[in-house]
Amino acid sequence: MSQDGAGVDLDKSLGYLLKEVSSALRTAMEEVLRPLGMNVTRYSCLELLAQRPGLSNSELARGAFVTRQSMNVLLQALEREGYVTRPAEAPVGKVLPTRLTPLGRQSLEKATVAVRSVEVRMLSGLTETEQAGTFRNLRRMIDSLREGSEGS
Amino acid sequence: MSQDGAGVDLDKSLGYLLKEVSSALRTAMEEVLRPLGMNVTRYSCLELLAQRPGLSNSELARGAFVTRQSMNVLLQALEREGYVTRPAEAPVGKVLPTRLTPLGRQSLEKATVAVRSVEVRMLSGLTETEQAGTFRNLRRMIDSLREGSEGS
DNA sequence: TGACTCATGTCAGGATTCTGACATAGATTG
DNA sequence: CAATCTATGTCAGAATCCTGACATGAGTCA
Repeated sequence: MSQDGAGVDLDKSLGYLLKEVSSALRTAMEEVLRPLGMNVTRYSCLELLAQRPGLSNSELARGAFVTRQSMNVLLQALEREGYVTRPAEAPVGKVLPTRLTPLGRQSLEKATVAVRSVEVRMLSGLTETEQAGTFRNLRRMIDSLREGSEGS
Repeated sequence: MSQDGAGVDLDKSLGYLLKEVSSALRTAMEEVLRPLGMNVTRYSCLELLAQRPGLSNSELARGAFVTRQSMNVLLQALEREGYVTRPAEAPVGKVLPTRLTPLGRQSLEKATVAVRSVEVRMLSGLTETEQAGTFRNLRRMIDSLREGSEGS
């Protein structure tokens, strides 16, 4: 049924290909994360906290590409399960700095191994130079997209 | 608050960058599509039908990276609004081949212009050679990811 | 021919996410 | 110092999407 006969235009669209890669990567990550009782958003949140301790809810949301509201319910779950801690009262302003607990750090380690294996597999067909070039080009694309629609 | 001081590891992850580009691209597309009363999934569906007329619900779902169920409700809406047509009964098997109406084709044309402008902007900082190289590398990544987790 | 497998369309239910809105704290500006 | 603006955390509601399940039709194979 899936005859990719005529070379259609979508096959030449970088935007479509980007979505394809992103989708495949997410699927692969979910697969290796599921046995660990984790998903991509959870992992992203933990990884962000490991690299930048004390991040606020809003900052975590931006880093994981979800809304503040969604990240908040995730953080409540992570806090309830003992993976992260937040002070009961904001030390300054309304920002509640979040930190990983030893349990959270331990859980993240396993997940990081799994995720890294996926990324290694994804890049297995590319040389170091090709990886660097792709990285640079993707970064340029982001910059071009952002400068086009500056909100304020 | 957003001090990107220490060069953290996420800044070097191609997977994270991929998600960043994909997110920025989707946001940009939604922005230019909204004034036309359309969204990315709708556009993807119409574009797929323009390039491969007669596609089934399941095939459209795979092409737009959603489930059959989600695509079905979208198709019902598109059919109700007169953008696509489906035979009342399946000519063969259970597959209902979907086709664009003149109205659907007309609506797609405007959307295509808008979307293409976004893609052009995204690629404005890259030479033809760099675009081709990125395309080739992304395709390799997909292949590597897929061969890792072959279902059956 | 009959059993088996696979894919499709569809229904119901639940889970997840987002949009909209509010009060509050800090920064900015006159 | 007072007014304004921006950003944060949070609440409620709605919209979206997915998971699970079912019956049906086509292809395969003994």
